[in-house]
Amino acid sequence: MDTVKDLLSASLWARSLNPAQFERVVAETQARDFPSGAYVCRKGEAVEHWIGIVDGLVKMTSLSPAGKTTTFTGVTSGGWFGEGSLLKDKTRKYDIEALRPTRVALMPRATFEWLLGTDIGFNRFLLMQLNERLGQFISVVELERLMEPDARVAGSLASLFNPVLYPDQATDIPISQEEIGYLSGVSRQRVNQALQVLEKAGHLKVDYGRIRILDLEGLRNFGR
DNA sequence: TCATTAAATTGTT
DNA sequence: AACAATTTAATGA
Repeated sequence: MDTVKDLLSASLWARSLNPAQFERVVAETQARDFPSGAYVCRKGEAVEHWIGIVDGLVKMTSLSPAGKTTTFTGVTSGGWFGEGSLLKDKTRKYDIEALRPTRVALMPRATFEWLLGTDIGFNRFLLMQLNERLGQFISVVELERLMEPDARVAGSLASLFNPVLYPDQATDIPISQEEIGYLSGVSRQRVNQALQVLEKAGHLKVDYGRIRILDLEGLRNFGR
């Protein structure tokens, strides 16, 4: 995907809009590019946009007062985030950092609230997305408390390819093993071992700085 | 287009 | 955490 229009075309909620509504959203939503390593937004900032990933990969992180960083989840192409802060807190609760060059779409609060107030399809989409996220986080807790490292890595990768949250995601993501470690809460060395196991099992292919998914269901169910 | 070099990533201990 | 090996991207001939 290259443009905001591409992202909207791939987004389920935008398909139920009539042409005039669609054009209004396109006109009011702006694209912005971030280099790898840049912060798309910071914790504590006022939330003025709902944000979609046109192309790229970001992670949600939080920095503790003691200076430790933890990664909650990654968001890939086709995904939208920030509706929680937009609806509730009005300030960003997490840092969002680009893991590689990333183009985002910024939908102003006013546009978001207009859709929320007028379009049933949009509301249905938000319900579905919130529900899917809840399932994702429940899965994270389960993986973290019950599963051994191979399964945690498998589960974390599978969540990056969630077809409901990230409809445009290809079978292929450029991501280093170090970042997979942050996402799954496992050391880089252990990620390396896990990836070799998963590759032998035929669930994925390991390339330099890149993971290709061969069997998403296999990954999702690994270790269960 | 090819060779060189620096930087990033990987595999292993 | 440290190390060597490998791959990529950038640079310039």
